[in-house]
Amino acid sequence: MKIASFNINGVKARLPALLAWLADAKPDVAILQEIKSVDDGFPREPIEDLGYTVETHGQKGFNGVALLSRLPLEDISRGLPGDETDEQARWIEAMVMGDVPVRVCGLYLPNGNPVPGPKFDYKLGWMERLKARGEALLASEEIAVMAGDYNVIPQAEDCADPKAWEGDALFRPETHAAYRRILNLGFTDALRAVNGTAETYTFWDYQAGAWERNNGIRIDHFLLSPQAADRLKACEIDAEVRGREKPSDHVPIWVDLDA
DNA sequence: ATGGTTGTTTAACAA
Repeated sequence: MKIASFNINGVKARLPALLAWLADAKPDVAILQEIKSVDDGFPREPIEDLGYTVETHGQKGFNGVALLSRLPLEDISRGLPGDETDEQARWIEAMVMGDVPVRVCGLYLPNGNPVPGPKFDYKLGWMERLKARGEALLASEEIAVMAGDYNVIPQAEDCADPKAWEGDALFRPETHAAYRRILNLGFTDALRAVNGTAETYTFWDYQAGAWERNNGIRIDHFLLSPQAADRLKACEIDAEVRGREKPSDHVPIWVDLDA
């Protein structure tokens, strides 16, 4: 089962690029972030025409996540548990019914800048709730993945210029500690499991020629439960997508599971 | 070098 994650930075602006990538990469499941659309505004039909079921959790203007699947979905749920007052659309999950059922969770973790301030507090609170959801998933012993735009640069080797990120919400010590607490529950960072510490990024800013200079960061991650990690066959980043016409500032990352 | 770009929505905000 090939599962991909792609922060598309606006589904309306990205639709041609999204359709071209789907037709080319052919993931069984695609998790999208930053659809920046309400559910009713999401262009379902051209995606359904490629054979995908479409489930969205949208919001006006910003945020918004979606699940696209060529396999049946069950037990779909929207919104990260743990705070009834949280209005932001950053989480969608479902059971993907392939030969073996796989729990797929798509997430768009808050950016958190500027630091300090309410946005950083919201980020850290959201990460605590993510940890709680992760604990429950591990207790279920399901084949489970939590994937998406984490807005976390895990370590210095995950960015081209670590000095430039000092103090940023994506690289703060508090952010690193919260991310490690989640990993240390027993999740596997799929990309690092297959390629060690090789330099590899998932985001290049639109500004200052970041792509041309390979001034990137690795912030889109697949975290796997032990049952999913045991079935990991491949994890790759489709970096060349960043060089295409009218690209997102993120590129797709995907895993292939023996499932 | 304290800039620069893009998307959503129309003056900012978010990233």
